[in-house]
Amino acid sequence: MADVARLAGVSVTTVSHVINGTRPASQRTRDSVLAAIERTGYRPNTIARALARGGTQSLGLAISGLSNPYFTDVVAAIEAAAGRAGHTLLLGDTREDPEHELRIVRALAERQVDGMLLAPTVGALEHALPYLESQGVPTVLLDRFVDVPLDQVGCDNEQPTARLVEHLIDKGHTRIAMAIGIPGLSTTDERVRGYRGALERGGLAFDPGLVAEGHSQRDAARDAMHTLLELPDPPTAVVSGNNFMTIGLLRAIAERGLTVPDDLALVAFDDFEWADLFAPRLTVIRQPTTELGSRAVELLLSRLADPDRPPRTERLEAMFVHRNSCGCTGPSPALQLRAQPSKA
Amino acid sequence: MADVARLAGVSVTTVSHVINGTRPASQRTRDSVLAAIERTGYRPNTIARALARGGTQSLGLAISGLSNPYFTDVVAAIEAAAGRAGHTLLLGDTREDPEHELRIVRALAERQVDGMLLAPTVGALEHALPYLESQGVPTVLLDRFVDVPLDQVGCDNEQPTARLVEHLIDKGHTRIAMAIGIPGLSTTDERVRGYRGALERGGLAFDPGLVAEGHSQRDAARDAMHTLLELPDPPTAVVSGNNFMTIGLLRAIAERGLTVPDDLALVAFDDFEWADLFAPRLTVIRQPTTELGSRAVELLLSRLADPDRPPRTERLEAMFVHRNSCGCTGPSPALQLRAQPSKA
DNA sequence: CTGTTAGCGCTTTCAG
DNA sequence: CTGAAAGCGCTAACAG
Repeated sequence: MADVARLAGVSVTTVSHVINGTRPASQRTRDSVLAAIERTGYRPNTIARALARGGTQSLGLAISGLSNPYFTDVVAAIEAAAGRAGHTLLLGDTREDPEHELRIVRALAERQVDGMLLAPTVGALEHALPYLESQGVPTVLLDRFVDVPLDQVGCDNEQPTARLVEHLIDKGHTRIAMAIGIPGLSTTDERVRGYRGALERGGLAFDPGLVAEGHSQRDAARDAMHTLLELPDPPTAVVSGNNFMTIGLLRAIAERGLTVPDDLALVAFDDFEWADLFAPRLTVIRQPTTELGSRAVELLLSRLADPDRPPRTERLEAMFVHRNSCGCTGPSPALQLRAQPSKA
Repeated sequence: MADVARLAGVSVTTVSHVINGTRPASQRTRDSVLAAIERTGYRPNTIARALARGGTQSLGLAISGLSNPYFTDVVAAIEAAAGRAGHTLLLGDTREDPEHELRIVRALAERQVDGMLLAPTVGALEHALPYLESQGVPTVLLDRFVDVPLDQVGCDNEQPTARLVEHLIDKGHTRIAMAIGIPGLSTTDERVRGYRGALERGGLAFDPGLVAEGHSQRDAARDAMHTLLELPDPPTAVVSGNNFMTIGLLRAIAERGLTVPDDLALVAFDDFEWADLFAPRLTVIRQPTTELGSRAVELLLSRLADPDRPPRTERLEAMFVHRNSCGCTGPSPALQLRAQPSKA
């Protein structure tokens, strides 16, 4: 920058100002500065600027399972929204482990992110959250809700899950199992509540023996499903608590030579981009991933703009996507697909 | 930090040194500094440290299609490898557009990343690459190869694609179509070369009419497949150039009421985590995504350690995964799945 | 074993 | 309309 100033025959102050357009300068000086920048190949040092200004124009994102297609979409949306607002993303994976989450969150905070987007783990209340609070880092929670006065955005879980279960009840099922996620996560708890509520309203008793502890993971769900299928009176239908577990359940079912939906109906939380190419096509709840990501960023930006506004909690609506794994013979793939023409 | 020093009754120098363990200090001072840090809730300012040290301990990653499951795995691997080495990731999406790629790369460079990981777009040679070169940013290229003296790591494309095609030829197919990706990308070109080579060796003429320009995209592939299927003499087999296009091809096929592999055989580049749950189970080439990501990071770290070592180009091997969409009746899902027991 | 001090590259008062 | 100079929070000679 000193080079530029020298070459343009002005002070660094002026260079700074023309770069940032932060105060008027004569046409001539502006031109010569710009020219000098060009000639020197000058690249502004964001790090130094951040130090001087006390703001980095970057946001931290701490999330679990970067390879979860659900979160992938969310991350993409966040990256886009952040980019639009001139912010960069710093990324960390919590590994769904409170200790590691704290490490990640701390690393991001020490890199002076202006704000933090966090999909809190079960232990966040004891680790990451107190840290963020003590450090005064503007934070918005994502996907999972926690009982703290912070901005939060996630999807509705209870009602959509109930909807899934009700559909199975309507079709005459009475032994309906559920693969549940990590206990303690609001998403898990709410989905379980939706499941139990629907059973109750349908006049069916809740049977703990029909709950498969899938821990949101593929292989755990698969193992649990095997156990369920070995029951003397196995379930005739199963609802999956998330996409990973859906894979596990399908595996277990296939491994026993059973077929969905003939031998067992299956409905699931989380859509796949190719859920309609599976055999059978999956009936699922689709979460508004893109909206979730962009709303989270909007919330964070608005908090940065106004640190004192009261925290907001937003609940996004999920969508029931009716296909065939529930046992219904829906529209043929061809018809359904034609109904949503390509963008190209 | 001044606070800490005051509270501990030492100089900031000492504080700095005990934090970084960069020079010996007496047990007593060390303890009191640590205690002071604890009491003040002091959080080191990485930004300031970076400015003083001239290094940020962060790496830039510019890649296209963050939501592409293939890249997702790569990103996850990179994040892990970078984290292990104490680096954070700054993330940007090139959108497969050279202009945007330059913007992203510039943003990352201005944030003083220590090095850059880049999956170059077709226009990188005219935009991003010259910029990186002029700014002297240590860079490793990822996934796609470009003819420049930089570290590069990607997969073998030609031979695996040929393998796919040969398999179809072995099964008696003579009208074999291919959905190809973005022209100009080394991955696309190499896969096309593999396709043509295999045809030739199999005594089949290359027919440009059987090439579907899928541009690596789902919907373009779908449209192109429809066109192909309307041919008077349509293909009896198709090879997909990447995962997105596979989805598009399958859609088009389903939309015409055709079945894989009975009406049409399909083999594809890129595996899916649930490719064996599709109907039919997909015969694919699986790329070593995790290895790709970690090798890329290793290359970059080694370049940072030794800026003058000659550039290296590494080619990773891909794997032929034989399932049923090619028309073979492989092992039953149950058998195959049991053969690879869960980690749990 | 510890402290003083001069920067890192930029922004931003405060004075012209 | 423009400059001088004081920091932002930390590191690393250099000196003791």
